[in-house]
Amino acid sequence: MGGRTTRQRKAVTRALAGCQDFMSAQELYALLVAGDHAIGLTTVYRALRELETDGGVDVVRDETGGRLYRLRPADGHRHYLMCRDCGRSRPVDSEVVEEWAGRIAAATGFTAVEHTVELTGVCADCLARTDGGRPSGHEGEKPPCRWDRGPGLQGPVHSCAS
Amino acid sequence: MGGRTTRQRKAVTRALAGCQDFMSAQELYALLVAGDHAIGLTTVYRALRELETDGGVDVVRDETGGRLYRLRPADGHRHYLMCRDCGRSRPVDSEVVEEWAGRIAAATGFTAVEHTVELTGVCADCLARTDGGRPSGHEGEKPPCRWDRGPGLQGPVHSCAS
DNA sequence: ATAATTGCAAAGGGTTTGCACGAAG
DNA sequence: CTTCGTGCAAACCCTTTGCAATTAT
Repeated sequence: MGGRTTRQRKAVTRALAGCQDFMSAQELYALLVAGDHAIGLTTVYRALRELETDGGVDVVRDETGGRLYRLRPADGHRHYLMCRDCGRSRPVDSEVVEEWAGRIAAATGFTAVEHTVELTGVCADCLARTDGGRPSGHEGEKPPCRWDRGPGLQGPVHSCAS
Repeated sequence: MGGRTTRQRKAVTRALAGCQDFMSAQELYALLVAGDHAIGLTTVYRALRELETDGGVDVVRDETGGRLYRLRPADGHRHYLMCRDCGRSRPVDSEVVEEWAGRIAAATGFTAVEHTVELTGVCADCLARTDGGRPSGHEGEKPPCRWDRGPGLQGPVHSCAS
């Protein structure tokens, strides 16, 4: 289950630990490489899949279906509310939903019931940044602050690759 | 918004109407072609995306991230519990979750909050069919009754393509 | 020593796009 | 007529796999 402790796997976990947001395999790869960590894209994919299997990460899918990973808190899996503009995510209290899922399972006779619950929206900051909602007329131009960190990695993300 | 009423679009909607389960674009395409409806795969993709935009279908993603479509009931969107073995799905009562999502939105200052809620499990039939769970030792062989309909389309699905 | 891990390059596979033809309004 | 829709083939792009070299234990 555990597997060997390699430089690469440590780097992936460390990168994840430094990010408070969900990251794709490609993003993590870019981050690592930019941070002078020699690693192959394939290895990143494999490390993440392993982490997923071992329950080390929470996973959501982007609009395209691609997987986004975030280190799972020590106290178990969480659900998140993610900003569609900037990509920042925060865990939300989801007891109600967990219970609901349990009730459904019991009521339907289904076993091994698993649930996927994802919330997305526009955070206050992004709403403000885009002129309060709809005016100005340049809808499609919302600069995704998630990528505002830049292709080169400034801001909070810096700590990911370090 | 509506678009033109073409033979192909009618066929796609009709195929969906005949299916009680979630179907992928490829599946619908296969169904239509097998049912003697001349149509291009591309067209199926486009028709489904349009339906999705117009809110005509509910969408979930399969394990690979691919989209699965199901005609949305007239009274609004629903959430579903789907069997991981046979693929059959049933709408579940999700008021609790809708309310929860609303509360989260209010509490966090996020706007335009959208939610994705999917439940999967193993239905009673499939559980029985696979020897009650784990014995017998041939784990990986669960015959997906979803595909039991066969590559050639027997059973309830027949009505899809008709 | 020995089996797991890495990483490149190539394969894979579902979805989208370019573009000329055809059909709807 | 004029615009929108269609469908083929090619392009995309993320992800996985084959396989020889490398590394942890």
